[in-house]
Amino acid sequence: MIFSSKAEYGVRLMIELGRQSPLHPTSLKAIADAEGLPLAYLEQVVARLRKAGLVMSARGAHGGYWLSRPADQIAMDEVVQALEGSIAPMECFVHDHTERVLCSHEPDGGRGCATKLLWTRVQGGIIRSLQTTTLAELVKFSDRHEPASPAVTAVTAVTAASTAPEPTPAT
Amino acid sequence: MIFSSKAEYGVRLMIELGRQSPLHPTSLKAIADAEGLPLAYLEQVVARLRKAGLVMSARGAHGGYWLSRPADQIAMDEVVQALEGSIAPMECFVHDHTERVLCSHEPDGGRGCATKLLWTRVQGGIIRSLQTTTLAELVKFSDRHEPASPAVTAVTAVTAASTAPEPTPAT
DNA sequence: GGTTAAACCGACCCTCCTGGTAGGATTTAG
DNA sequence: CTAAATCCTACCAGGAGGGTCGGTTTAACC
Repeated sequence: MIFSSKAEYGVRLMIELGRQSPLHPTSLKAIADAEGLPLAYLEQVVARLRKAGLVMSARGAHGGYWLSRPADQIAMDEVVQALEGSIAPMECFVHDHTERVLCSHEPDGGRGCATKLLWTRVQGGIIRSLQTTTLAELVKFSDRHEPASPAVTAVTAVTAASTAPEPTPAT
Repeated sequence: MIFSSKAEYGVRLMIELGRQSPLHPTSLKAIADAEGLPLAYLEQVVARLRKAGLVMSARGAHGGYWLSRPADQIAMDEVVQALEGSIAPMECFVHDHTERVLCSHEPDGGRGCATKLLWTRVQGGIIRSLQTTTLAELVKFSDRHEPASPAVTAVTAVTAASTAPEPTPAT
């Protein structure tokens, strides 16, 4: 498989956040329930998104997560990269400095192996397709196909934007 | 990682066959030695290529393998597909009929999940980049950069990846 | 202030796949 | 007949993927 379940879960999580109002945080529990995903595992996933600056969080009661930017300004290559660590078609692509066994005949000389040409093109194809897809597109798509989403509405409505942690919707 | 070492080894094997005259078979041993790969493992790899009809073989002494078609008529998506089994960005793409846990919320209803839209695009990007690369290209590329090949200057070696029609985004 | 809901953190575990080996059986040129 | 090769099946070790658990901190509400 090309991408791990972290990518799947993380993208779903981002979509779910994109469906919510950015004015109040959404708890992981709500997302886990809505998507049928294990909460404890989602914590790990969302941690990557947070470290990448894609989501922000508020701790404590009525805390949760929200997108740090409007969904139409989030390209999916950023998201997937954050979740997967790197978008590398082959082992030797991960770090330029740590050439591994697979590229055994590469470091010994300046020439690049022919396979690298191939993997470079593939990587380009992947990244381009991710770059040209925004989170907003996916959110819109999921809206069109969602029969109904009663999922997350209950928990959050209380304090609304009173002390909401400033999602900074500038622009 | 996106592709396994089977893909790397198999592509190298195909390139090596492409460099040889198709008139006489090339033994796996020769390829294993040339590329520094374990022979026993290459057997498994080449078996996939043979079953896919990409290479043909002759048993017995002086046996070996050769391309079943000219290298310029072999697109790399066929090769990679044969080696990897399928080019699927996510679990649920492998077989349409065996939807797995990851797509838990998909089978229940006609709607497709939004992530599937994303993975479909990614898959398209990958396959397109593979389809537009022929084995002959890689053979030619490896010829230009092979120090062992006579009468070719090594001057252009490093930047030659720029001959790829695909831009190579930084990671 | 206490309770409760949440993020946060790190260690742990288990299964499956990958990469690779071992040992043979079969074919065929010389 | 023998050597060189393909072919085939089983096996194995390690690591990563997917997931759990327990606990600590933070903050809102009563």
